[in-house]
Amino acid sequence: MIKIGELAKISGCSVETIRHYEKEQLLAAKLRSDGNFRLYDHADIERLLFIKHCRSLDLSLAEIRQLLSLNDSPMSQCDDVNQMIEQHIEQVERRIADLTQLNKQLKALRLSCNSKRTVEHCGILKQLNEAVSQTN
Amino acid sequence: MIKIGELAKISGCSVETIRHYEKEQLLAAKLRSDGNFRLYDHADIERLLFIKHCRSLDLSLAEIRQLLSLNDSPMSQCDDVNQMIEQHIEQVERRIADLTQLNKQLKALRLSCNSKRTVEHCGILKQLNEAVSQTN
DNA sequence: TATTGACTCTATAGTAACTACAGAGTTTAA
DNA sequence: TTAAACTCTGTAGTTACTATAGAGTCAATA
Repeated sequence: MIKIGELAKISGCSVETIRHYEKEQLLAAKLRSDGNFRLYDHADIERLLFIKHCRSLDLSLAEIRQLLSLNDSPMSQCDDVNQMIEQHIEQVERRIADLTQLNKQLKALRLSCNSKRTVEHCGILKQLNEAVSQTN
Repeated sequence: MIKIGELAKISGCSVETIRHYEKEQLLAAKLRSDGNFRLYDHADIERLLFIKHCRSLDLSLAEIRQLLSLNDSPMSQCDDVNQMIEQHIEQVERRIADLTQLNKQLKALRLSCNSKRTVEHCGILKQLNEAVSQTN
């Protein structure tokens, strides 16, 4: 059994993050030491690494909680997992499209200012202001 | 002079958002009515639309505050604006790259589960667990 | 004129996923 | 034994809002 500091080292999560996951019901220490320190075993390490991997895929804690509970009750349907991933993919793709559009606009903006001038004549600010007038 | 509700309608921002911007020092009503209602003029409308446009470019409120103060003091250097936009572009591009990578992983994950099975044999969960073991 | 409804005010709490304390207790090594 | 390092709980801060509560203001209607 290891204490929270060692789990943090092994997993690469911070101690605070681990405690946060406990509060969020993702990972609970089943045992405490005499001095009330959390004690973890190998299964806990795996569970935390699972969580970390899911987080690296940008899954929310709520989604991960769902995955973990599915994992814990093996009779549930695989479809549920599939559907969740599917939704997540859509969400990510929407975000990519948005950012790509954004990137274009920012680059156009950058072109409109050739430095060495005072803000008075700054093309970027001018453009931002003009966009405003048009919107209005 | 118009009240906050009308400004909200004109700008497409919510009343709460406008009050939030005031709290964040982006947009202050220079006048109040007898009954202590905020009063706005045309310059305020323009300023709010400017803010909104910047937000649509994903600039943070801190960045917008900076832009507005540059706009308010026309002797400052255009370079500052340029540099900020430059940094923002980099940030957006980094985020796009991350998400693209993420998208690949999610799609690979999706392929590993063919539904109609119980979670026990779900390829997605299996993969997530295996990834854990490898990381460890 | 009284009152209803729509509007506005301030202040506070909630969102997501942490991070960063404070103040206390525990363990370990010198 | 005492100091350093670790852990505990609980609370507040981060971002950009959103959503209340409880009170006050204003315009139109009965």
